[in-house]
Amino acid sequence: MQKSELETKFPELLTVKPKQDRVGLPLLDDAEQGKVVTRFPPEPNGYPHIGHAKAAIIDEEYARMYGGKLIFRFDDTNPEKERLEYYAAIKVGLDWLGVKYDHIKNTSDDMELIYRKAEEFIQSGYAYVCTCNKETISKNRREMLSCKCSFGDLTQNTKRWKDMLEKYKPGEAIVRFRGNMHSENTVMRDPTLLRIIDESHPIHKNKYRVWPNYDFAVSIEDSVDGVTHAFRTKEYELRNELYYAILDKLQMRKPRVLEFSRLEFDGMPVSKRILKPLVQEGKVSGYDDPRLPTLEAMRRRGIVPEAIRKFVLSLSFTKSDTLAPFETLESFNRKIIDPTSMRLFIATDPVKLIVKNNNLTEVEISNHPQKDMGKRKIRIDGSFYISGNDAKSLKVGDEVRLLEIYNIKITKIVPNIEADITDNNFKPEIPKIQWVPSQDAVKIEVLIPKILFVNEQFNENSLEIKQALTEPYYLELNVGAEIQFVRYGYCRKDSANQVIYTHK
RNA sequence: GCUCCUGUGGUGUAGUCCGGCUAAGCAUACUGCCCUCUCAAGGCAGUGAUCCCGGGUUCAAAUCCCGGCGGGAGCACCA
Repeated sequence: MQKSELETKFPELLTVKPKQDRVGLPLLDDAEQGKVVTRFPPEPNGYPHIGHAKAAIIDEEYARMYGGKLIFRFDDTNPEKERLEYYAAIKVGLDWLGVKYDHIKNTSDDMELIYRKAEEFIQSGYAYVCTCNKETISKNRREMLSCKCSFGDLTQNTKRWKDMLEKYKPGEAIVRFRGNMHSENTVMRDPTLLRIIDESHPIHKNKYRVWPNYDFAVSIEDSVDGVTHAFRTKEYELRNELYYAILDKLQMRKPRVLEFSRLEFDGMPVSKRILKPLVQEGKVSGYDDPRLPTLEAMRRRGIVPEAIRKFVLSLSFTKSDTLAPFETLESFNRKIIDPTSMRLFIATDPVKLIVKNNNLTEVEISNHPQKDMGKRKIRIDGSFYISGNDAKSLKVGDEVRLLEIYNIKITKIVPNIEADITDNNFKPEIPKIQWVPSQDAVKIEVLIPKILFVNEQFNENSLEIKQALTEPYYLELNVGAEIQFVRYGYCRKDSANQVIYTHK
């Protein structure tokens, strides 16, 4: 009412610029069409998972949105953790996701550059070589104390740097950023820039033994790679100050750094610390076990890349902590695979059903209710299997329809379920159940992935295996085919006698 | 403990920077109807949010200010 009063008296006060509904990710600051460069910088230290997918998709979407470029860069500066197979696995995962990058590189290929920058840092006095032991350093950082090394002069630092490259053993010396030991931000209390690692690098073997740490490598790489907008997860937020400080001292161009929340599903941890033991102890079958949030596992399970992309974008670009809803992913996936999933009948926990007066020998059924995916013929002899679940609810006298064939009336439940055909007319009101012909039934197992962890505890029942029978047509399908078992759910054919339950 | 981030229906988000158009849009979940020889997909409708709480500023606040509270993260020679 106050508003209406305003409208009549001072309409000019109410003219606001139009708010438009935004489509896709939020706009970026300082983003020029055609000039945006983003980067996806995984460390090749494990198999790619949903978290990688989120990062890569966001990186790519922004590059696309602004007609810019995406750089795919392996941040491989810790030979202790990296392995060749992980480089490959991550690349495979990215390709599967359909993320297209404009350039691929390894941070480790820029070691000469990184060394030059390190020397520049030392020469200009912005960094020093510290030979204190780990405990002292950590104690000093906590107590805001500088150590003796930080007062060392240029000659000392130059000499020590040389010794790091040649003599010192791992742990004996590190290059530290001259930050501020009194900073509220603990990251700034003279953080490590480079350290010695003697381990052989998967690509460069023993060529280098002084390796940059994350902050040093990333800031330099992002800058020289021409990255304009660098996205990383929230836990790096406190490192922004360091990132900018490094580039500042080096007088290098500064990208914009933005953070987003990590993506993890409830009860589906992504961390190597948790996953590795599961694989080693055989609690899961491998990194492609369908219960896992790895890309390989999702692929096996029947989740398609387009669904992951839609899902990730539906989460938007935010810093708020989210417990991602797996059911939303499933819903996107279902809509995508439904039009191409062939329909088949399945009987889980099968129970026999005899139709006494069967008069058919064969029936032809469409492979899909809407799309033309052809038809299949099924031989019939009056002996069927139906799913245990359906069997349980049957009583003598019940009338049900065996889908696509005829209506039957139950005449006997024990010892076997028996029935008579009543008629052939489709009756909307009676229950309709699927069946499998017993003479040609194909035995399969259905792997049903459930939540892996319940309250931080490994769920011993996280994988249910159901025995089932299906139609012979199953045998003609390729491994990898997505099937919708009518009235049961979507499954992906994983092998000749095994399917994985995708979702309902 | 210190520092930083975050808080919109069951869930995920839009809107928050630049206060009014919308007492809150979309998706998902749920319910019902239509379609359908599936409990799928598709169509339609509905349920569901005092926008964490308490103050303040203002004609007007989810949006601005102050103070609480809840949740998360960082405090490595890992990224």
